[in-house]
Amino acid sequence: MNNDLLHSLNPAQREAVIHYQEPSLIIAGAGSGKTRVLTSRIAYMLQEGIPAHHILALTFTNKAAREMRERIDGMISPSLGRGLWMGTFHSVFARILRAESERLGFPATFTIYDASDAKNLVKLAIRELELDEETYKPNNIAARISRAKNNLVTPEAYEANASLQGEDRELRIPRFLEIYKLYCRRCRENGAMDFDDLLLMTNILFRDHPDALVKYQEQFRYILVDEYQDTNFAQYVIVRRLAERYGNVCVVGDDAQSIYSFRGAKIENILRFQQDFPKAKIFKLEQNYRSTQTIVNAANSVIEKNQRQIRKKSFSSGDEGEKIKVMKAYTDREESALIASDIYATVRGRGVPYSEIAVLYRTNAQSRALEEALRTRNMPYKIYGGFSFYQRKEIKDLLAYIRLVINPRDNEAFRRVINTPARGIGEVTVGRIAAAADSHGISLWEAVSTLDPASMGLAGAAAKKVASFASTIGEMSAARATMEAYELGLEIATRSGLIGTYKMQQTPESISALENIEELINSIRVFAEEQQKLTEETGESIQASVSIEEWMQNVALLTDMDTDKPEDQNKVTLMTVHAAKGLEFAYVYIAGLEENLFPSLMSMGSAEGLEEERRLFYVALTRAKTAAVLSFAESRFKWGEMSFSRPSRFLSEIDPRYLDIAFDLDNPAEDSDEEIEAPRNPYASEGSRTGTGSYRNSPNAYGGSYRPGTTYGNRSGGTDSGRTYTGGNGANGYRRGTGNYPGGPRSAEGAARSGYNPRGTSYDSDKPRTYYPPREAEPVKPLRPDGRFRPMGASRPSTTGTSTVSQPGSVYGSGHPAAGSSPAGAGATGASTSLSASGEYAVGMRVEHAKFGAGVITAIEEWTNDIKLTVDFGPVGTKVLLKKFARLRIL
DNA sequence: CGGACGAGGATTTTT
DNA sequence: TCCTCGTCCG
Repeated sequence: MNNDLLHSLNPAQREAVIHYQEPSLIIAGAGSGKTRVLTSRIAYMLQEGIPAHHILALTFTNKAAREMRERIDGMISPSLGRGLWMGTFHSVFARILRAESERLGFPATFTIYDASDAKNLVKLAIRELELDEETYKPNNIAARISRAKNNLVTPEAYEANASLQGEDRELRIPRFLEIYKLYCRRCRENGAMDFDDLLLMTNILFRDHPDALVKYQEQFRYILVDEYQDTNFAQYVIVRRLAERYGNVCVVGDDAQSIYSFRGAKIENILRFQQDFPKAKIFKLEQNYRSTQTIVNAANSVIEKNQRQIRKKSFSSGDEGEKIKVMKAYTDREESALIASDIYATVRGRGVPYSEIAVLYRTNAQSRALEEALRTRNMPYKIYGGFSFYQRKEIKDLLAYIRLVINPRDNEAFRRVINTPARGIGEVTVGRIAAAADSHGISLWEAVSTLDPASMGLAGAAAKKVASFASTIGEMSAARATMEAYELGLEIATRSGLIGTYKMQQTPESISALENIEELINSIRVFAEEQQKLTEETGESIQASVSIEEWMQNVALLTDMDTDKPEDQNKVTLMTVHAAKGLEFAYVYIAGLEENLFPSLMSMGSAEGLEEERRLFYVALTRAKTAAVLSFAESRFKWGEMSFSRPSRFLSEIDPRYLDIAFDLDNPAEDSDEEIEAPRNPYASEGSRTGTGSYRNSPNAYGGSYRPGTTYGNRSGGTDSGRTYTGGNGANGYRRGTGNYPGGPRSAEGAARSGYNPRGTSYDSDKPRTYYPPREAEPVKPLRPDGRFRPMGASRPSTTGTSTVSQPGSVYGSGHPAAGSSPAGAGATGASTSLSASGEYAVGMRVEHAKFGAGVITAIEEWTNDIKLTVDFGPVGTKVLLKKFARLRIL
């Protein structure tokens, strides 16, 4: 048995498995058998007699956790693995927090707020403080709060930190701290934690309750962390603290695949692991078992361009494989058509199952065109991400009811459902309830269930409706004790009126909503059955039934990645590159390889941002086992307008030896199979075309900071950056797609099911979806027609990269080993530009542009890392420019 | 109070 | 283009 385990491993892998008694850093290149090593190591430990309950394995997705568990179960006798703690950071620590909630002043039934709940609460806080939502943009504020929490900066720590507050003043959001405080207070009152709290509160628990820390240190004597390169500061500190006692921590990761800095992940965590654990053994897994040599070498040739990395030589001893095909299209729709045709050819010609094919893209918005193309060809597909099951209105509504029943303090849930479906309880009434609740210091629910209606100023119809609502919720809450989870869920869906309302409507949307509700309720039953089975197997406590609370806890941390439906077996997978991390497919298509899309415009302000995009591309490419196909479109619809772009620099960065390409990347339009040089967008010829590829000749053109006034390659005018071309001739100048598409496989399983499929939608071909006809591009609308200057909120020059959020005043104060050394602002998310930097321009100012000549600024708006200027150049037209690139001269 | 309608904003990536 | 928010009227 033991032998079997180690036998199938290569020497490097074997070493990494057997040294489980020492802190270990496993650098695992893409496809190097990382999961295999991790699971083998755990299985090996179990076989060596380490009790399962002493092992904690942390992953980033539920899916990864589940897969690892399955694999471990396949390696050893299942009884050995009983009691093993394996899950995502969030789910594991949510579980611990439930057990310890009282110490932190939260109910054990605390609600977990997702990103949109959090944003709503932020918005409420801003309104309550009577702040301007233009200045204090809920999204920015929420991002800043999230950042603070990820860096363990509580409101108190924030208050004690002068530099952070100085930053706020610079960002023109001086009252940020008040919002942060109020937000946290509301969370607490509501008995709720957001995603970031799960990590922050865990840290607070360990900081303030040494006995709790010791308890878990004793429990988790062996800690394994997957995807360590994507841990953020809060996660890092948790791991460190827990590992302090026994020092048996094993982290696995690949710095080349660090792609979550926007979420606070610190690539430094992995880069400095050796300093944190000086006794650590380092194992490098460099042999790629997944991909062909061509793919591995191509990926290496790109990632080499990055400065910051742990050097390692990833190699494949597999087949050389075929070259990477690059496809060019004129529009996004044509690109999708090409991909669909190519997939069809692959499936037909090589007998590849759909399930071995994935189409990856940078942004969710790109999925539409692809879906369309696949659907019209009757090709089965599933799509992950984007609009997930749990974000649908009907689901959020029903979940809010359940939340309220479980946790009556949850005011957000209360507000959401009190008048959903409409039952004639309006804003005024809710306002009165809120006022009464406030003055009594109780929750909204307590107010309606205990206070006298008249005392709240309610009378007549309103009072009656409120009373009826209150009694409904009350009854369901009481039913919790006696009713089975599934029954209760159904009861809630019914008595809330949600089912009835949708049933009455009989529209396609309402039918789909009903199906979704049904799906959700069914998932309670499924969950209950699974749990039942689990308890029977493990022989733990025999529970009569599974409570709806347990299900709810589980559901709050689920994403649509987390379930594979059986009917999704043989389908093409559509997902973002981020979502594809850790997966592999025989054939991988990467769509939208265009400048400003991949790499994303948002990332390009800084060298770090660009390097992260490059890692992202590396991740995308290394998902492929047999072959990869890359594509780009010269124009695509963005915000309902046609915009033009040139091929991604990543295409040129691939060593051309590995490419199968039928045209010149520097001049994609001039390729030979084009009979007629179609009339194109007039600007394209000066911007996209002459400028194309010039960055290759000017080493300093990117990677550094862009400063206005600096010579910047010969991309004069920065025409490629963020400008939406006006006018043009829309689609009519373009040769439409090639036209000869295969009819598409008839049967497949496309037509089988109808409607929405939670966690991974799959639409059927007969379901109509929007079709975008080619159309004339319209002139760009000025961003601010009124020309009003918008005060800057958050948006900092990411080139500076000095965020102080992570620095001082962490919950551990300066005494904690990690606090002082916390890496400074690798994150490019959130934060901001100071007004002074942007204040040089004003509406009405006359400016000169190198290419367009003289113009007048008609609008100024902040943009994530920059300032968006709308300039009227008179005869040349109105342009939208990014300040960073525009290099305007003030006249 | 609630539905209908129109204007304006939005898009990186997610546990 | 799509979605959300605000306004207006029944």
